[in-house]
Amino acid sequence: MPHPVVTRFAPSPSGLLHLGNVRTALFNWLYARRHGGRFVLRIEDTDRARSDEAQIGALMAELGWLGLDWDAGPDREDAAGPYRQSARGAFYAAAWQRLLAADLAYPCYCTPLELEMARKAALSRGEPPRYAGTCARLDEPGRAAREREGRAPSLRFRVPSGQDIRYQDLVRGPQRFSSDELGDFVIRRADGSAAFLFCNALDDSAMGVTHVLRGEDHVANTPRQQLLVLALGERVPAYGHVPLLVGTDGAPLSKRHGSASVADVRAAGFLPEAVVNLLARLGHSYPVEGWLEPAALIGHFDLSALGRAPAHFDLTQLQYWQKEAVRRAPAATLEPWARGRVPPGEEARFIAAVRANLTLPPDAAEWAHLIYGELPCAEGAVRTAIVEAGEGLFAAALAVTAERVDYARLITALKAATGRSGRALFQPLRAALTQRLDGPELAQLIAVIPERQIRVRLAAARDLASRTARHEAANR
RNA sequence: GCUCCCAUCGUCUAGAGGCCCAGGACACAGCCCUCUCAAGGCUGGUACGAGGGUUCGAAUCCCUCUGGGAGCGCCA
Repeated sequence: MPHPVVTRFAPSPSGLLHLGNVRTALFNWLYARRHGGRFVLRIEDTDRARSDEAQIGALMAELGWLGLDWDAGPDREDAAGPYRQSARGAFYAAAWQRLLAADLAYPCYCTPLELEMARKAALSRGEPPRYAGTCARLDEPGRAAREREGRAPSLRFRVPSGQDIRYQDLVRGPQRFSSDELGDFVIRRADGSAAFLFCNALDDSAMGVTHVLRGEDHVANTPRQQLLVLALGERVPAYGHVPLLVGTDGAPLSKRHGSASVADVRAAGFLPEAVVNLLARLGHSYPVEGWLEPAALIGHFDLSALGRAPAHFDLTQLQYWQKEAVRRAPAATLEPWARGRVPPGEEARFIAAVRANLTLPPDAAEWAHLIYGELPCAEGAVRTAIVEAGEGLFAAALAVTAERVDYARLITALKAATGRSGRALFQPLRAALTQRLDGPELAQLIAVIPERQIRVRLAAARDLASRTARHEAANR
C-alpha cells in the first residue's frame, strides 16, 4: 500500500456548520473509510476575530453527532499536527522565509482602498479584476520608501507567467488553466496572519492529505495552490470538486429554506442517520435503493458516482429518511422525546405504543398529551363519532372497566353488549379515548392510557352521548 | 464585464448512439390490507429546457440560445 488514503475536513469555526459543508465532510469521510484510510479534522482559525473555542467545540460535537469520526484532529494530536492553524504560526513563517529567499514571494504595499479602486477600474475596462502586480517589481529603495510611509505589507506569491497548469479533477475530469489568468495572490495578510490559499494548501501537504473533496467554489483555487505547493517542493494531493447544495428554488442553500445547518436539523429532532442517508445521495448515487446503514454507505461510496450538477436539498426527502430512521431507532434514542412529557418510568412503554406514528419530537409531545393529559370536550368529527355510537356503548365499557382495564375482555364484552364490531366499534371508542380518529392501534393505546383516564374519558363520552340524545329528543 | 461548470419527472437520480414513445426512489392520486393513521402491496399521472445540426438511428455527439451554479478578494 504505497499511498494510504488520507482525507480531511477543514472548516473554519465561524458560524454554524452548514449542510453543504457537512456533505463534503461526509464524502471525504466515506472515501477514507471506504479505502481504509485516515480522515483528519483541521480547524482553519487563522482569522482570529472570527473563531472561538465554543464554536470549535460545537463543530466537533456536530460532526460526532453525525457519526463522522476523525483519526486526528485538535483533540487527537499526532506528529503531523497541530490541527488548528492558529497553532501553526512557526511552520507558516518558515515557509514564507523560504519563498522570500527564493524570490517566489514579495511584499505588497498596496492598501485595501488602492486594490479596491484597481479592481473597479479593471472591471469597468471589461477585464478580470485581478491583482495587477504593482509591487511585484519594487526594488529595495521603493520598498523602503513605502515602509517609511508606515504601510504594513502583505506577502504575495509570485505566480510564474506563461505556465500551463493541468490536473485531473476527481469529479470534473481533466482541467487546464493558464498561469496568466492568475494574479499574484496574498499568502500573508498585512496583520501577519496566514491567508487561506496558503495555509490550506500547505497544511494538506504537511498532513499527508492525498485526496481533497471540496465545494466547486474552490476550482479556481486549485491551480494557485498547486503552484504554491510545487514551489515549496511538497506533494500535491488529488482534488475533486463537488457541486454546491442549493435549496428547492435553485438558489444557494440558506436560512430561508428552513433547515440549512446541522444545528437546525438537529434542533428540529432529525436523527443523524436520516441526515446522513439523505446527504450521501445528494450529488452522489448509490446502486442500491433504500435505507443504508453506515457500513453500507461506506461500502458503496464511489467517486465516479458523484454528479456534476448542483443538488437541491428538499425537506420532504429528509422527512422520508427520518421516518425510516425512527422506525429503526433503538428505544433509547427515542425515549428522550418522551422524557418530561410522560409519567417518569413510562417512557419505554409510551414509545413502544406510538413509535409507528412518530416522525419528530412534537409528534411525541402530542401523543403524550392525548394519552396522559386532561382532554377537553370533544368537537367536530370526533364528537360526531361519539354521539353516533350512543350512550350504551360507553356505559357498557365503563361497566367492564370498573375494576380493571383489560383490552381483550373489553372488546369481547362490548361486541356482546352492543352487537357492534369493526369500525363501528373501534372508531367511537378511539374517539372517546384519544379524541382522534387516527393513531396507533387501540390495543397499544389502551395499554398506556392510565386507567383513571380511561374511565374519565369513557364517562365523558357517555355523558356527551346521552346529553345530545336528550337534547335532540326535546327538539323533536 | 470576463472565465469556467452544469442542464432527465415537483425533488433525488439511472441512463456513457439502438436495450428508452426513458427505469427506480421521495412526494402526489386511486385501490387493496386494516378499527383508524402509519407501514406494506398494487395501479396511475408527471421529465430528456428550446432550436439547429451529425447519424440509418440521439436523452446520449456538435453548435447556438435560454436557464442555473461557481470564480475573478489582505473571505474561507
